[in-house]
Amino acid sequence: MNFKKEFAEVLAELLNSEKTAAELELLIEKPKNAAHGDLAFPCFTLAKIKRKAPNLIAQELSEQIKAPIFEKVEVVGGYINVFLNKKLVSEKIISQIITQKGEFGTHDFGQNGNVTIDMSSPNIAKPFSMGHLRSTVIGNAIALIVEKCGYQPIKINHLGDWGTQFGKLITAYKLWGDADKVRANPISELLALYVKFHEVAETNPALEDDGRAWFKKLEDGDAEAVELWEWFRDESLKEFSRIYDLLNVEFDSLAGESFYNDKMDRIVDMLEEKGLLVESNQALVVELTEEGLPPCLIKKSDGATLYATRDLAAALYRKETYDFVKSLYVVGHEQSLHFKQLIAVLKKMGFEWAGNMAHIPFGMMLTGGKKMSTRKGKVVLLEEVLNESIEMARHNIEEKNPTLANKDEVAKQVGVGAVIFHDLKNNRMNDIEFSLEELIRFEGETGPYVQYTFARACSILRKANWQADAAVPDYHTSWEKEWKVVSHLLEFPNVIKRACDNLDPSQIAKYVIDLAQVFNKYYAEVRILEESEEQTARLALVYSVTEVLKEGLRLLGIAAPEEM
RNA sequence: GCGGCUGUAGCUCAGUGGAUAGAGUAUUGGCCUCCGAAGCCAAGGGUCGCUGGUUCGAUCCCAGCCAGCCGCGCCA
Repeated sequence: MNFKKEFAEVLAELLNSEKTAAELELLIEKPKNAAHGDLAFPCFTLAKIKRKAPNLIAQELSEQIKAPIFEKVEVVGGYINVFLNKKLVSEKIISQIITQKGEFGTHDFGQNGNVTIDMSSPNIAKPFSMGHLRSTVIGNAIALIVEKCGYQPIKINHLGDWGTQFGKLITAYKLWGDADKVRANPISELLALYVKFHEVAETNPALEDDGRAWFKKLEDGDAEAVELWEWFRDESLKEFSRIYDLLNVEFDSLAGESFYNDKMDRIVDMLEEKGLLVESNQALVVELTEEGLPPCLIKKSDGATLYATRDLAAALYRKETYDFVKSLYVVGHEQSLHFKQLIAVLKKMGFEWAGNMAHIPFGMMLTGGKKMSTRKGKVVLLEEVLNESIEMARHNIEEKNPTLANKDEVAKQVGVGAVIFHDLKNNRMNDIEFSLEELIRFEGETGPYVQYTFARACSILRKANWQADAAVPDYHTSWEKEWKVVSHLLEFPNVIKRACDNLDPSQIAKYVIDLAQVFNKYYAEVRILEESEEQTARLALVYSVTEVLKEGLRLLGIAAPEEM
């Protein structure tokens, strides 16, 4: 149901061969001001070709436009504004939603291609901070959106479970650690050790060397190092899974950095064979001067591997294992250079598929205008924030709906929904200043506002005993009041496509807010449960809104409780 | 220094070359005898960072400046 296309085809016919329907379709726009109509065609570009004033062209064309789908055609200052036949279009779209339900807005252009999504990737032995929330929820939403468009998402939690930081941690543990304390309170105890390491290293740089040495031992399979590492990893995973449960995020793979420990030699050998490896200050690098990039470090002077080495191995492994059509990395924008280098090195190796890899960057979570730093212990724990938000939701429920049956479950859905929505609603690239007050706001452009709108609509359907399989109702009057809601419903499939093309969940978040807003205005204006000849049709509209809101929220990874 | 991102209402942000630049929030004032007030209505609030360029038309594209943040070899 693409009215833009239909309009373009009508115009193309009238214009003979001056412009194709496809060209015209790109020119057609949706007026910002609804009073101007549902679709508009600016005639300015035709003025040159036809050597005529735009408003004259508009006038001439408009008189010839005739199609049952258009209710009215107007000319205003060089624009042809068309108004869709509200009754006809409403009937079509609502019956489509009633039939398709959650499938409404689904696309198949992904053709089942695998899309790997590198996301979340918290560091083992460190607390799950607010900083890691972004990658987790953006990645999860992107997975849901590409799936909706016919791709096969593969969510990979590229756990930060390898690297020099573990050497540092082992050093700190050996110096100051207490096994009982760590057992009792693993993450906070390990974090304290990590912070202390960096404090002491400030004045005693030799400690850094000890850290690097312990990591080298770990990579070489030293029994003591490996035992400690495994212990730290297990404890961390236990904590993380609690948070993923809260967020309702699951992974298809937990292959973290350590997983590639035995797969890096191969990539280093390949680089060697292709003559790309160069020695530089005792380290091994790939020069990227032709690409205008600084060299990519492959091996440290002590022979140990680096982030880039592991990511190269991971990229190759993912291509061989999943044969992806796209490989996405949902990682903060401060790592842009790393991914440029990664892709450049793979291309240099002759892997054309590196062109299908993309870094999906996002802005930072800041405190006091600065990046949060784990090293200095300045972190805000995600779990605490989530619990705070759930607590607030719970408080609101007690106040507004004390008889609600499953308060705990709903409080969790609303509290977590607020946090996720807050993270997804704006352009990814914006930095976010951490503010607990902002995060647990439930009014205005927030997740709970959308959830509330959904719950209210559900309440109407319950009271009316509406059945989704009821016969398609008659539409009597002209549906002027309903039209804004209907025209928003119409947009849903386009919004999903755009969100997928741009890998941008905020498109859906904004859409769902807009739909909730127009519905709430309608709700305030029209008493749906009042007896009227339109009642069945109006209920069908309410039902359509609930289906689209629910599906929109689902695509963001947010639950839609029917009561709250 | 080089590269990237950001700059729109007091604050947080939409705005994918088109008509009078929009929301939320905050402030002020309205709306629950009637479908859920986590809601709705109304008011005030703007040199779209600056300067050029491309275009019939620029907040949007291009260039140059300015400001903030991020990154640029042995962390990830």
